[in-house]
Amino acid sequence: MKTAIQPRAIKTRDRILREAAQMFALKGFPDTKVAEIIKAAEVTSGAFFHHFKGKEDLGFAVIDYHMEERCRALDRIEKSLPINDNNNPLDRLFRRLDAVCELVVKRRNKKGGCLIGNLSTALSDTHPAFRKRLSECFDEMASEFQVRLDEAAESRGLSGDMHTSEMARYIVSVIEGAIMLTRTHRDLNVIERQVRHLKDDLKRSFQTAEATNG
Amino acid sequence: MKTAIQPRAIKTRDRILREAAQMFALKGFPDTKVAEIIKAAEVTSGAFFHHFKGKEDLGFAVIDYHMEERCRALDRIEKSLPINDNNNPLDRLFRRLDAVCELVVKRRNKKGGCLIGNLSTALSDTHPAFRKRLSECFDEMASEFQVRLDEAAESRGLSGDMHTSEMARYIVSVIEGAIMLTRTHRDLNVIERQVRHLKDDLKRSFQTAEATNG
DNA sequence: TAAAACATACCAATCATTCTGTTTGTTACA
DNA sequence: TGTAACAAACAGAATGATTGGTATGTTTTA
Repeated sequence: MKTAIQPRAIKTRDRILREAAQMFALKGFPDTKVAEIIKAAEVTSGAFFHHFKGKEDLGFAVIDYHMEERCRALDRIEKSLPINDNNNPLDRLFRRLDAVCELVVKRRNKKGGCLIGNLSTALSDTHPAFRKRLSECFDEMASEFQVRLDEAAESRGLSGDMHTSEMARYIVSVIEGAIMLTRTHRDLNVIERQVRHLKDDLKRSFQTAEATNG
Repeated sequence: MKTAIQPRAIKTRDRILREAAQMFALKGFPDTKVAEIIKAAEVTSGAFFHHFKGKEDLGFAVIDYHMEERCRALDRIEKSLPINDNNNPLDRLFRRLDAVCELVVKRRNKKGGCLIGNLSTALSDTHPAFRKRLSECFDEMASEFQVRLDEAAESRGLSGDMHTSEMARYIVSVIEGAIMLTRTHRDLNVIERQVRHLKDDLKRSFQTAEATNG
C-alpha cells in the first residue's frame, strides 16, 4: 500500500522544478512569471496547478529540490578533485571550497547566481516562512564546512579554540558575496580569487591558533 | 539664464527617491510597485511620471541618490568613531568597517538590506545597463577600502606586496554576504561577528606580509 | 473504475504607463 | 513694476497588457 508516485507525474513535476530553479537563479523569484515556467517546462497551466498550489508553494518545492541537487553535485565534484596535500588537515575543507567554486563557475554558463541567495535577498524581510526556510538552508551550507573545520581543528588538537561554527558562517558569507560580485562584474576570476583569499585566511587562522596554543 | 530648479520640484522628486530607495532596500526592485512608491511619497502618478520616465529611470536615479547618501552617512559616522589604536595602521580601515557595520545595524530598524546588493542579485544577469552601473557601485565601495589599505601598507613599507585592490573587493564581498545572512537569520550579531572576523583576517594578512618581508 | 494527471478556456486583479487637463512659477518686455 | 506668454509641476481618471489562479472537462494509469 505504498504511495507509489507515478513515473509520468515525476517527469512533469521534475521538469517544472528544474526549469523554475534555473529561472529563479537567473531572474529571481518575483521576476519569474509562472507562465514562463510553464512554457519552459513545456507543460500546461492545468498540469502546473495540479502539482503545485501556486507560485509560493512552488518556491518552497524548488528550494528542497535545489538543496538536494546541490548536495549531490557538490559531493560528486569533491570526490573527483585530487588530494593536494594529505598532511594539511584543511585539505578536505579546501576541496569542498574548490567544489563550490567549480559548481558556481560551471553554472555561470547559463548565467544566474545562487538560488538561495536570490530568494534570500528578495524575500527575507517580507516573507517570514521563506525567511525561516532559507535560514535553515544557510545553516545547512555552513554545517558542511563546519564538520570539515572541526575535523581539521581536532587533528591539530585545537578543538574548542576555533569557533568553527562562526567560521563556517563566515565562509558562507564570503561565497554568497563572491557570487554576487562575480555576476555583477561579469568576471569569473572574482570568485576564484576570493576563494583563494579565503583559503589563505583560514590557513593563517589555524597557524595563529597553533602558535598561541603551542 | 541659469536653469534654476524649483524648490517645490526638488521636494517632490526627493520624496520619491527617498521612499523608493527604502522600498527597494526592503523588497527589492521587481516587488516594489510604482503605485506603492507613489502612495508612500504622497504624490500623484502625474507627478511621478513628470519626474521620471518610468520605473527603470527611477531605478538609476535611486542608485545615484543612494550612493551619495551612503557616502555622506558613512563619512559622518566614521568621524564620530573614537580612534582605538593610533599605532595600528589598519585603524582607519577598521573605523570604516565599523562605520559600515553601524550603518547596517541602524538601517535594520526599518528592515531591508543593501540597496545595491538587492538590485545586483535581481538585475545583474538580465539587465546589462543596470549591471554596468552596479558594477561601478561595487568598485566605488571597494575603492573606499583600498585607499585605507594602501595607506596601511605604505606605512609598513609593504607597498606593492599587499594586493590591496583584491583585498578591497574581498571586503565588499564579505559585507554583502554578511548583510544577506544577517537579514535571513534575523540576527544583528551575524554582521558584527563577521566584521570582527574580517578584521582579524586583515590583521593577520599584514602580520604575515611583514614577517615575510622583514 | 476510481483517482491521479493533464488540457483548455477563462477570469479578476494588478500594474506600469498615458492622456488630458489644471495649477504654479519664471521670464521677457512695456 | 505689472502683465502677457510660456514652461514646468502637478492632478487624476483611463487603458491595455500581464499575471496568478480557477473552472471544467478529458485522458491516462494503477
